Amino acid sequence: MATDSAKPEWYTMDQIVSLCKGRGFVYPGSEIYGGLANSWDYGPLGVEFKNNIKRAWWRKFVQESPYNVGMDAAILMNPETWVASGHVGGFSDPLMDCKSCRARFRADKLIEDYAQENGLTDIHPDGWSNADMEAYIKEKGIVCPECGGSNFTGIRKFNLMFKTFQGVTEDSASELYLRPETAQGIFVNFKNVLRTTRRKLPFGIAQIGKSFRNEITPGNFIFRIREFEQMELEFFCAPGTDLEWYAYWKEYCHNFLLSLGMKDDSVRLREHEQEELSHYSKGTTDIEFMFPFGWGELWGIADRTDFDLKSHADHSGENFEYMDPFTNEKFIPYCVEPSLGADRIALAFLCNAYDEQELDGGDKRTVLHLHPALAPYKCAVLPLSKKLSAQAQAVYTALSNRFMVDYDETGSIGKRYRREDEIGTPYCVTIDFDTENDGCATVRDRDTMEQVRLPIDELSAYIEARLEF
RNA sequence: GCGGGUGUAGCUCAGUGGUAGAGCUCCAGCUUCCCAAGCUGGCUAUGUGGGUUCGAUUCCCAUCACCCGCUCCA
Repeated sequence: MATDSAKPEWYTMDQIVSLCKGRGFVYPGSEIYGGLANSWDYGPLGVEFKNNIKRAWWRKFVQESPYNVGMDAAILMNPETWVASGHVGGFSDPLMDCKSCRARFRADKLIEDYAQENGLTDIHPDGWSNADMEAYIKEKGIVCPECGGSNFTGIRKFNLMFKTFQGVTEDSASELYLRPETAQGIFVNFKNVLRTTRRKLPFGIAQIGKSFRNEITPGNFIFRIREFEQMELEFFCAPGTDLEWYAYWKEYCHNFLLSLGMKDDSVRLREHEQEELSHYSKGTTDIEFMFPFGWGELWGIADRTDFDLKSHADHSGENFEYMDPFTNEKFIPYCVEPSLGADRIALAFLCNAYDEQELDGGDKRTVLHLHPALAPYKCAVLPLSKKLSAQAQAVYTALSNRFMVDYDETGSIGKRYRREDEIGTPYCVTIDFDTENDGCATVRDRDTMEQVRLPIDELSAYIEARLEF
């Protein structure tokens, strides 16, 4: 994560967190038992909001895409999957502690730093075994950056995968992992989808689902959590066309964010440097968002070449070759992967929408300028007086047939506007004493605070037209 | 996991080795009726588990959670 001095100063993460807790977007997990570190529960507003985000993504990446289809794979997979994907061997950090000052380091980082300082460009400890790394550190006399000592513990690997057991007895024969990414569920089904949908390249498979990673250091609210939801597309194409598609999806993803109201200067595309790339990747771009804590990765778009399908082909013995019907060539497809964290992007949209306004008279107004498509409630029905409850409830019933509607008749009308502003409700429909006579209600806009008077039977069309993105 | 700090109502904060207090919020009633009005009433708290003590929210220990740094990459 890069940091930047230009990070937003008009609000803090604390303000976002307390709004979320206070209004029912996100609660700390298991709170009555003292909580569980880094677990968060989505409340009534949060689940609507997050569902809206997922729906928007699905619409753009599956429904409206001529190329892509969806699927939903199981979280528990045959453990061989994770051997093939490299997660069992490689998806873990080789950590060692300094016995003198008790600081903890990643062994590969220590070696990389050493190599960089000494101009050793051919040293890449990524693929090394623990023994190799330990030997190298000893041989070169690499010392603790904190205290200068060389009294390290052995390397211990923290496997980032959660383990669980299948079957009633906890014997190791039935040991399973919770998936650390959704992508593998797509790769192992590549042939199934290809056959049953009769697709030709290029085409993609999209999926939304939970993944689990035992992060050593989670944090920043729902930015890095151990149980998180991914929205991934694995897009398959012919070798040689991958860079083209890589550029295509990069732009597509970026446009998706902008179309839902993401501010242009809060988002940036960051191309990974050559040495930052994984060994299998030809290119990776991060779409980053300016969070209150600085730039943070939102969306990783990677050209993964044929690495994944090839690994599974090698490991399973399955043939993943595609027969191109136009050229009669056989090849293993290349894959471009735009991978997005649902919780992360939810946080980004909240931060992006957060606003505190000073009104005439010194009043403060907290507003979430959420795109109507993402807002938990599309509108709120507010009778000016409780004497108008019956009429207001009839309007509520009619509108709730179309989309999520809030109803509120307690407190002054001004107070109710503020409550709706704070949760991002884009439209407030006010039923007043004229409604019975003229059949009209006042629609108040969250952002402009302007009001228009509309016939009640035109309300749903008026609001639905504004849900487009 | 390591180092530093914090833990009292939904929120922000008082306070005391002996009955826990305010403001805001919320709820109900009256009133008002298009941007947090007023009046009246009401709900709600010492993170958890031990110990010292006649008695602990206060002192001690442990534990848990949160915040700040080291570690990440969706």
